[in-house]
Amino acid sequence: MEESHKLNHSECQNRIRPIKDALELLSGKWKLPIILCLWFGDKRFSQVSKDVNGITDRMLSKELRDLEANGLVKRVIHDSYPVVVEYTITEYGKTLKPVIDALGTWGTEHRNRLQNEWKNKSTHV
Amino acid sequence: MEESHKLNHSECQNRIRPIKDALELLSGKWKLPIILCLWFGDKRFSQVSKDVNGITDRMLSKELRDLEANGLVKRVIHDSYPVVVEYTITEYGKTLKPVIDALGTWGTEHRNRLQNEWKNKSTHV
DNA sequence: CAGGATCCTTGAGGATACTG
DNA sequence: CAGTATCCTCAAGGATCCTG
Repeated sequence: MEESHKLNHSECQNRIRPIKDALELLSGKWKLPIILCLWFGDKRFSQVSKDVNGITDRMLSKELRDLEANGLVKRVIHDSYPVVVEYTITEYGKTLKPVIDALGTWGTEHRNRLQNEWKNKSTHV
Repeated sequence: MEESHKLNHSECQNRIRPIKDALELLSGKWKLPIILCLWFGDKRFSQVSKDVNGITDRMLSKELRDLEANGLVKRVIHDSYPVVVEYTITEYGKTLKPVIDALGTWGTEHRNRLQNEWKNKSTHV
């Protein structure tokens, strides 16, 4: 019994560690939405700002720098005139696809579930 | 061009919304680690506290209540003597499997990537 | 053992204004 | 347009003590 507890415990640790690692990088309201938004094509600051609804310039600026520092997003300066700055998702950023897909699917189902809940509630009243 | 931007914009919104929904529920340092830890079997408060490393009693208590309120985790009171309280993951909680798997896999690869980075760095010195 | 109560710190995030 | 600077708020989270 002691043994099985210990095994369970270390197995837990091993599985939880990578989750914590990922969370450390991706947690917060904006990182994943920003990345997902860039999935639909390279975008300029103002366009990302529109597409990721509700984010402030300050947060967007900060999060983009963060994501760039972690190699998930790249800042590209086109030396045209006028100068155009675009953000693009990196190959490494694209490895997040399974995460985003899974989260998106679950989020959709969760939303449906909530809607059914208050639908039933109002029916039962 | 205007049209394609608009299409892209609304498509973005549609994909981002569920992600935000999911994040609202799951974000923070502890929710997913706790859920994952319960995957390995029903556990008592103190055991979760040990398995999810670094969490304080206060946070664990709060997060468990949160998760229970959202139907992801269930609190089970065995009326034995002495009374035993156990936490168990619900069927709904189990629907998070793809999310946890994806995040775990990515986290593992991310950690490997970081290790290779400083390995190369020290080699090149 | 299983937490609740209380107090405190810190950082995420928001609002507004400003600049090259 | 693409941000930075400043100031502010609030909630996440931590530390400590206490109880049935």
